[in-house]
Amino acid sequence: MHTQYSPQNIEPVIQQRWEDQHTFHVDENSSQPKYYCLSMFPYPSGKLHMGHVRNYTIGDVLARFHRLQGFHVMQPMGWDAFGLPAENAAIKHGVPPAAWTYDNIAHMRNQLKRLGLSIDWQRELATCKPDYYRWEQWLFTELFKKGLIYRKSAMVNWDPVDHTVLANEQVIDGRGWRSGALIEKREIPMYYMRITAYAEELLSGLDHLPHWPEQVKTMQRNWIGKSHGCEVHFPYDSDSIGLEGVLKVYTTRPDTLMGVTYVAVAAGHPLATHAAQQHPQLAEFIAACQRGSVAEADVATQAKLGMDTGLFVIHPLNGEKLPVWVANYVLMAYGEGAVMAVPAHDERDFEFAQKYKLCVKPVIIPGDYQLASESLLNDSNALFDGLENISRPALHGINSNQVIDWTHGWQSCFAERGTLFASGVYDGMNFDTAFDAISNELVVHQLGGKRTQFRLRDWGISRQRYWGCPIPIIHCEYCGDVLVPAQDLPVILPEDVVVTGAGSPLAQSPDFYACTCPNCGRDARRETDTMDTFVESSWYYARYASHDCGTAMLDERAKYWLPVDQYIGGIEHAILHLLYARFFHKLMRDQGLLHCDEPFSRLLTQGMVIAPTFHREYPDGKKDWYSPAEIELSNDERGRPASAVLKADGAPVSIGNIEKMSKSRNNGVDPQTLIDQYGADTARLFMMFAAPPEQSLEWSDAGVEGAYRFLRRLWHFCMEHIHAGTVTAWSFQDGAAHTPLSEPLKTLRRQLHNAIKKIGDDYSRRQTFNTAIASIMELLNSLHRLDDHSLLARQVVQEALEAMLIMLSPIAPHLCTALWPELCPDSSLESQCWPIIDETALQQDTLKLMVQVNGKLRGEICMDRNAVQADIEREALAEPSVIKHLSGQQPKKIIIVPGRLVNIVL
RNA sequence: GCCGGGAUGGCGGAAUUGGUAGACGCAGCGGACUCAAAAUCCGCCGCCAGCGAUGGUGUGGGGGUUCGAGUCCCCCUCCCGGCACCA
Repeated sequence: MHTQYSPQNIEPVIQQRWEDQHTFHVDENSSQPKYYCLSMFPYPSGKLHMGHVRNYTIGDVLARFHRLQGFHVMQPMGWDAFGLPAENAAIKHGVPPAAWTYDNIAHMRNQLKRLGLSIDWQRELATCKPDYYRWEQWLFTELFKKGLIYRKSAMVNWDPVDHTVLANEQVIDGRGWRSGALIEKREIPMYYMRITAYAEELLSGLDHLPHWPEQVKTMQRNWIGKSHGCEVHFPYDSDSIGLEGVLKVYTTRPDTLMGVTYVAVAAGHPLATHAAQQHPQLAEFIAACQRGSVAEADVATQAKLGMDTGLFVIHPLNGEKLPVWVANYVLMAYGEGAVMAVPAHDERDFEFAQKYKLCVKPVIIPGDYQLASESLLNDSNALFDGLENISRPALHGINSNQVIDWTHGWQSCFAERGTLFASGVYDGMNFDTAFDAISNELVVHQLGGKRTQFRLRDWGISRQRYWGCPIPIIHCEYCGDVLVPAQDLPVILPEDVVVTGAGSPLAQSPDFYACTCPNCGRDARRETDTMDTFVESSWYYARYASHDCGTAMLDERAKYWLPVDQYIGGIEHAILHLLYARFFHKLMRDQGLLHCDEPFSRLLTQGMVIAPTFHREYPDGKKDWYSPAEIELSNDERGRPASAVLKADGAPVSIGNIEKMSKSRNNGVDPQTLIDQYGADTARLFMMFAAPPEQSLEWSDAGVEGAYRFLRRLWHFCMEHIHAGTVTAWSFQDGAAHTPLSEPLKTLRRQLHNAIKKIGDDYSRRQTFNTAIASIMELLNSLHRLDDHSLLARQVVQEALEAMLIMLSPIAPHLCTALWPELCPDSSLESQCWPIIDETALQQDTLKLMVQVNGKLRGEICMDRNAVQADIEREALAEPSVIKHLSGQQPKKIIIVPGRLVNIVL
């Protein structure tokens, strides 16, 4: 064995042995409890980036730790192989998406293997292969039969120059990323999955996931957005509208109904379309609203604009005529596409009313306020006509002297629940009473009533793209939408196409779309849309269990392995991917394929690895993004990046935000250099040491030397110990007969067994690997300081080194595997289990207590473990620095925190 | 805009249940070894004042609760993620 630590020599040998001996292959026959450890599979973008290294190292650490704990561990890997970047690469470099994807997979698989992950590679899958996606198509047909998939139209980003639908990501400042054309919203037909049918279960299921991060559950709850409110119908004013009917709105604040001063509808609302027929200016405004991207973030941040339709509706309770406005902040996709506006009690409505001089009518007195005087109560019954006239009513704080009214701009308390006034028979009611009374009254008039609403919308899965799973539908002029029969599946995606970026290649390939109707046999047209790639990633975790099953989507093995015991992936997937996967799990369960209700028992959401971005912007709005590797940075005097130039041409580039490493921003850092230079163990150790897994991490390779130095120090210390001759570890389980240990050896053993306890907790409950590593480093520092070469001391060192190698092996498996047989001849690390804690080694006879005076640290005392309160107080008061700070005063109180500190209060 | 997070020395981070702020590591400084350098080993290292003993101050900013706050509460600033067609 080498005296020098040489990862380049040992790592490939050990990896080859794992591969030859199928060390990590698992089946379903084991007496040990199963542990399914899964990391989110990667998109094969071309190269691994640091986010991948972090994700897969965390997964591997947990997998290896659980093997040491006696679990039967399955850790698979695969490829989320469909998606937009393959088409982008095809447009840019002329390579077919399939070839590009398979090349990337081959390269990234090698990179993953070089990291030494304990993966069962026989289960590898790629979602772009027909033997994977055929089952997705099969499930689609089953769900379609059940009515869980249906067709309706949806708004998309339309590029009028390239005649193509763009992803939100491809719309930059309202323009197409390639053409630079102004983007329009356009309505096209799509297939939808009825996720709302499972909204209630997806919500309540979160309460049964105790090992999911609270923040993820909160985000999903808010996303599903269950709310209790009222549907309110505003009858049409037939004089202005010329039609009979009602305008439906949904509100969570029926208590403010008497404060409604106008209603606002989305630009796509039928009433808006109706009004625009007589109103060219309005038609122009609606057209303007149709420009720009469909992304909610864009819609919600644009300036609030609106226009009066000239139409009126009737207030359902007091009969007043209310103007109908078209507003760009009302979303057609949410609720009824129309809102009742209560400017006095809703911030957005208030802002809109201010801008367009609409009435503000306060009807709620917030909890901490009362009306400033009785007389104002009567005056306030009038509608305030525009902002100038809303000086009343004024509110007076109950617990403060603050007087506020609506002329001073928006106050957040206006949106709070409170007591109704200026609301006729409802005056004086609180929120709950008013809610019931008003909704009952609406029911009586058949103009609405209580309703529970979800924010969650059905999932549109059609994509007008090539590189995805074909939707198994045939459109027949006579039979309508016909499912592709099971025996004709899979509908295979042709791999030899030319991608231009203008329109879908499938819609231009008669070889693909020309077919006959399975029902009537006449000529028909195959659906050319493909599925959202989130569909593939919603069920891959289950397919790993039945990876080679050719007769069904899943088999009995899935029931053995599922649910996934530990799922690890980026926090950016907190909502969409994790919600869709939970949804699919329930769909597969209801199809009889699975027994459990949730796919992932425990979830670790890894923080993102972020890095600076560099780009150049062109006059037409297009941007080129450059990799950090192509950039030369110069720093200012404080060491912050000041300017950047492209190495290739020496000309400046703009420094952008620090963002998650991604293909689209081109700011990923390739870990290959790190692995080539220092080895996989150092790369893994450094990644785990840099920060706890859940925290986001700005990439920097400063400190990687330190990780390497530690492994080398450990190697050398072991080698020196081994060369001095073989000893057996000091074992507390041998029973009595031990020579008593010296104080330094006792201290060392106390530190060791405290560390075993702490590191076990760090790996399992806390999942903080940085602190586990720090503890092992501290142990090595202590071993270095130990100046005792007696046999007894060498036995204690042997005990410590064995435990340290086992405890470090999940993080640096190659080094530990290589050293183990040297340290313990005729034995292998693979057959070891987690070290056992010697409780007697943890005992301490004396304890150090910190002494504070008025909460400030003034000294410390050493006390016997069993010291009583009076002894501690006496000892603390006798401390010289305490006497000094008491300066003769009598303490008022002495607080003792057992085993920690004494606080003397003056 | 809405939802969810985050902010601690020059840097990454630690402090697990309200109880010694800065573990562990990086960088830096000083020393040993060396012809020299690298590597290695030993020591110092929040900021201010002081020769020192020591004292003051300090966890993004402002307020509060408490004997005691990085940790709990209220307000604010900046940064990161998500917002349904990036994955």
